[in-house]
Amino acid sequence: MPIVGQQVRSLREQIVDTLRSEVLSGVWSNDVPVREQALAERFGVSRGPIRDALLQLSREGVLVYRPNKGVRINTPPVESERQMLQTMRREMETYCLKRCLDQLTEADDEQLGGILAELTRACEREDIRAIADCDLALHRLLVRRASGELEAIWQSITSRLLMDYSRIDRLDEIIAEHKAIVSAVKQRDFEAAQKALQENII
Amino acid sequence: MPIVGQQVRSLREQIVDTLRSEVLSGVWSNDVPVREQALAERFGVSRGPIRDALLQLSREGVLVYRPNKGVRINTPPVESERQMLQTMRREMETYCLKRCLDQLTEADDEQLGGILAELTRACEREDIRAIADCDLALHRLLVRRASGELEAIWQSITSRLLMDYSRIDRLDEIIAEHKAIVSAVKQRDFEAAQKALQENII
DNA sequence: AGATTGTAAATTGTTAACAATTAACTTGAC
DNA sequence: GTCAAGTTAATTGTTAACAATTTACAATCT
Repeated sequence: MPIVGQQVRSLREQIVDTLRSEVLSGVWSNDVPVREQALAERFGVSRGPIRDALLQLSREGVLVYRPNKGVRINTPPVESERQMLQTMRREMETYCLKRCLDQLTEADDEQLGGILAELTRACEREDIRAIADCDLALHRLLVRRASGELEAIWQSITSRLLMDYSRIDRLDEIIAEHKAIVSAVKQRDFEAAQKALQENII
Repeated sequence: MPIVGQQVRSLREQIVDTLRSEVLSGVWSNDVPVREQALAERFGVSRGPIRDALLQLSREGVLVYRPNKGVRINTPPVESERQMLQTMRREMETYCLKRCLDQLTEADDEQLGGILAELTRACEREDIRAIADCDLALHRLLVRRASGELEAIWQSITSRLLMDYSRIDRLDEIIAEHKAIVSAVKQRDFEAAQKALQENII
């Protein structure tokens, strides 16, 4: 799955990406506790990198860490908190869009198109996991191109918002909205792209 | 320094707090590389917890992590990015203020007063490090009381904003602004407290 | 039976040694 | 003298063993 062009990712980052994707797409049960040893065996590494990954996902709001008791899956934010986070996400993505739009390359356009195609296929086969991955990858690309610095904050906000990904049933809307974003971005039309972004982040 | 009432903090968190405080108050030089072994000896622990702390501070934007090359002190955000982060910080703290104001206890009021007193003393002796610590502690208290979930995001935003703490020369303004915040909060006056917060976050 | 204490197993936290990678230095050719 | 390749040292990445803590379970007492 060629989501986003990427240099060498460390072991920890690979594990983080995999686990985040699984939690956000609802693969994990809330009741079953997360055990470091089990994950270590699954990924074929020792507990060290696993621990790093779990700590990072805890800072990110996907998991909750309690000293000497390991981690569990976090609960979604309350409604008022959710709205505030949405406002922040819109603010941040609007800024990133404005900042990256002129300096996007044709390679970036191609990548956006690729993600969009992948998203479409994922919707057709109703693959929740792939849909969420593509959705995130598309927005993440714009954030990265604007500022690698902001990616961590963006991810923390977005992960929390996705802790209940209830829109997943409106598959046609998801495709249409992202088509609108990619189309406007490819035309370097800031106003249209911003409008499309705002309508997507709800 | 009784900054904020706190349960047991893990080794990693203690190290993170210490290192963050030092970097943000300008104690460290940008040129000198950060070595895990040296820090481990200083804190009297092994490299494990040090590594955890450095990774967290990298996610937070205080340090920059490069695989196999360790970490270095981050550079301040560019001006436009800074403004956007300020907007997000205002949005978040306003929300937290609204959410926590009714449920603050007398103990919280006392703690706010204590931090304010400590801040005043720190300004009198022009102790940059203590000033930054108290400044953060005061805002952090309001964030925590609203939602422990948001603290990590708030810290990431605020740490980046403080990477160039250039206001540190306006000591009298710092005291006055925080007095206004604490005063309004103690009176449970949301409008006044919000106004004071907005004027402090510049 | 229900509560309580003691014991064993399981789990996380920390450490130190080892592997892999990078940086610094030396040597040699031109 | 300068550049290059090779070698050594320093540093980070990973692992496995050990320590500390928590949980689960059984035995005991009321």
